[in-house]
Formats: sequence, structure tokens, C-alpha cells
Amino acid sequence: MKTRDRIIQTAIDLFNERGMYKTSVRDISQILAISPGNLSYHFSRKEDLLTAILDQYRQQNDQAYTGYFDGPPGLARYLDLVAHLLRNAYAYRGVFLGLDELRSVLGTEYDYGAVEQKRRAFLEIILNDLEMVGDLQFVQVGKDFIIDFLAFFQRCWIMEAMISYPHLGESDLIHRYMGFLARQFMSISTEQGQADLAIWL
Amino acid sequence: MKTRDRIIQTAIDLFNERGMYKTSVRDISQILAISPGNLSYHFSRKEDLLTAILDQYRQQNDQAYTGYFDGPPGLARYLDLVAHLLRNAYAYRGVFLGLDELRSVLGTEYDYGAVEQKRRAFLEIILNDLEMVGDLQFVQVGKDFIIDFLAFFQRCWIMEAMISYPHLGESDLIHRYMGFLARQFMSISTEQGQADLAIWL
DNA sequence: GTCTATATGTAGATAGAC
DNA sequence: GTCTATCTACATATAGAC
Repeated sequence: MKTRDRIIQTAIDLFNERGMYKTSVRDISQILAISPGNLSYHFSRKEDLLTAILDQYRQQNDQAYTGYFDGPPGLARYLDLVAHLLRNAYAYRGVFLGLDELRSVLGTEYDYGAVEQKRRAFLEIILNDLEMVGDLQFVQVGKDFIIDFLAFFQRCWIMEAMISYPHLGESDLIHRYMGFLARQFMSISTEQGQADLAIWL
Repeated sequence: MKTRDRIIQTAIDLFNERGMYKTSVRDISQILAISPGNLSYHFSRKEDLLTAILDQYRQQNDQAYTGYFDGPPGLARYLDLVAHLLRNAYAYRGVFLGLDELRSVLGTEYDYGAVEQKRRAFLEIILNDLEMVGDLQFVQVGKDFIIDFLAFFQRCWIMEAMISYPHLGESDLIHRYMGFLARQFMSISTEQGQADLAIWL
């Protein structure tokens, strides 16, 4: 494993354990038994390291989406996709809790607006498909609202999870928040769709 | 105004403008034209300052709740309460974005679990009352889910707002997120209740 | 590419004079 | 209460050996 990748992985681990705020680049280099200067060679600024981590996260999410679109649309498969996305976010939770430091990167190096747009575009396609195959129906609750809800949920659940349930592990959190999501979907699911929700309730 | 209170107010302002991460105690003392040592006299650690700010925020929220409970229950009055709470959160947005630093305080000095419990207890009373007076009905969507939703929404909206819509001002954000909330309430409102939602849609 | 050594600027925090 | 002076730790940057 290349030093660059080992730095990224160790940074993710430490960010998750202690938080970005309490993790110095010295801590990272110390655990890796490399010099701070060496770390500086690979990532001249802490923000560059952050950007690299975000890129890796985004890549994993893209793969998850691609996997979904490779198969037939269906509520069960979509919920599996979301669970996959939640697990990805959990793996990078330390970064998302460091919002304050993150913002400076999101504003400049990272085109967050584009990511946001893509996510909403995907959601619209997915929901349309699920309506088409008869799993969802948007009579009482509108499609636009559900897109807003899903965007909100996917972006923020990990923060609430770490604040409100810091003692829970990954699987408990996934179960809790997928259950939350499933209950929201109850209001827009057909009878056929509701069958797919059952395992998450 | 006492120096202590001036420190708190200046800190809130700077946290909102630049974020906690990029605001040093030196910055605060410089704007106030006092020495860093003097600031340390009032708040020996930056975390103590954070705790004081959180206390003030919590006090303002408590007042808002008290104001609601002083009058008759009703969906319109409840939505006004939420709008009030959102405005409070906006006023302290810098602190909430500093989640990473916040966590160390929440875990130790600040009994966040108790605050959380109280909030959920309030929500249950409020929703029961609104059901009683005929504004809400929990047939398709359960009361427990709505409590989870409201707790999630109130805790996280400001973070999504600052990430996704950093260019919007207070009133635009309040309008947007109250609209989001109102659309969720559509699914649990009686005809009588829906009249109260109209102004937020 | 990787490392040591080192330098600079800034952070939070403390000690002691007034 | 307020100040100056100072301590320690950190992020960041650079020079130069291997």
C-alpha cells in the first residue's frame, strides 16, 4: 500500500475516533511512523488531505449508484442502495462532523453544488422509475417533497446519529435510520411497494 | 453591558461570520479591544465560552416553548413556535456548524441527553393536543414517526441550510424550511389543520 | 519518494503585576 | 478586572541528505 493511501486511511480512522478537530497531522504521521515532513510532501495542507478523503468517499458513492442503475428498478433494490450509502457515510463520519473545517474546502476546492445537483437528478430518475414499476405513488405526498426529504436525510442523518446516539455502532444506526426512512416511504408506497419496506420496519 | 456578556455576543457574531474553527480567542479579544488574558479571566477555556453560549441559546428556546404553552394549542401557533425556534438556531448557526468542537462539550459539561428527552416530551404533548383539537390526525403516518422527524428536522436543518444554501439570508431560509415542514404536515393534517399550513406553503 | 532537521506563525492557556 | 509576558502545542513550509 502506497504511503499516500496509508495516510488517507489513517486520517480517516483518527478522524472517526477523535474527530478532525482533535487530530493533528503530527498524530497521523506518528501512528504511521513517518515524519511530519513526509506527510507534508504528500499533502502540503490539511485541507488537501481532506479533499482527497472526500474524493475517495464520492467515488465509493458513485460506484454504489452505478451498481443500482445496472439493474432493474425496484423499491427493495433502492433501499439496499440507500443502506449502502449510509454505510459509506458512517465509514467517513469523522469528516462530516468536521463541518466547520469542511466548509472551507466545500466552498473552494470542492464543487459541492455540482454534487448536490447530480444527487437530486439521480433521485428524480429513481423515483420516477419506482412510480413506473408500481412501487410508489405520489398522491398525498408530492415527489418534490420526497426529493427534498431524501436529500436532507442523506446529508444530515450521520450528524444527528453521532450527536444523539454516539454509543450506538454501525449496524444499530443503519437499522434505526433505515427504519426511519421506511416509515416515511409508507406514505408513498403502493401495497406492492410496502412489501419491500417490511424488512426495514 | 458587562465584559462577560460582550465577549459572548462578539463570539457569537464571529462564529457566525467565519466559523468557530477560524475564530481564535485573540480575534474576539481584539475586536473588543481587551487583552487575551482578560478574556481568559472570564472564560479560562474556549469550551467554557461555548458552554455559556449554549446556555444562552437554550434559555431563549425555553422561553419560546413557555410562550407556546401559555396559550391555547393550535397548529398555527405551533408553526409560529417552530419558526421562532428556527430563528433562534439561525442566530447561533456558527456554533452548530462547529459540531466537532461542540461534541466534546456536549458529552461532558452539557447534559445533551436531558435536553433531548425534554424536547421529545414537549413534542409528544404538543402533538397530542393538536390531535385533540382536531388539527392533526395520525392515521396513515404514525405519531412516533412525526416526533422522530421533528427532532431530526429541528436539530439538523441549520447544518443543511449552511451547506446547501450558504448564500441565502435568514428570512429566505426560514421560509424554505418552514415550507418543507408544512409539506410534511400535509400528510397528518385534517382539513381544519390544512388551513393553518397555507401561509407557509 | 522518503526522510530529518529546522524555522515561522499562530493557537489556547497561565502567571503575576497593576 | 485588566493588563503584559510567557509557555506549550500545532499547522505549515523549506532545505537538504539518502
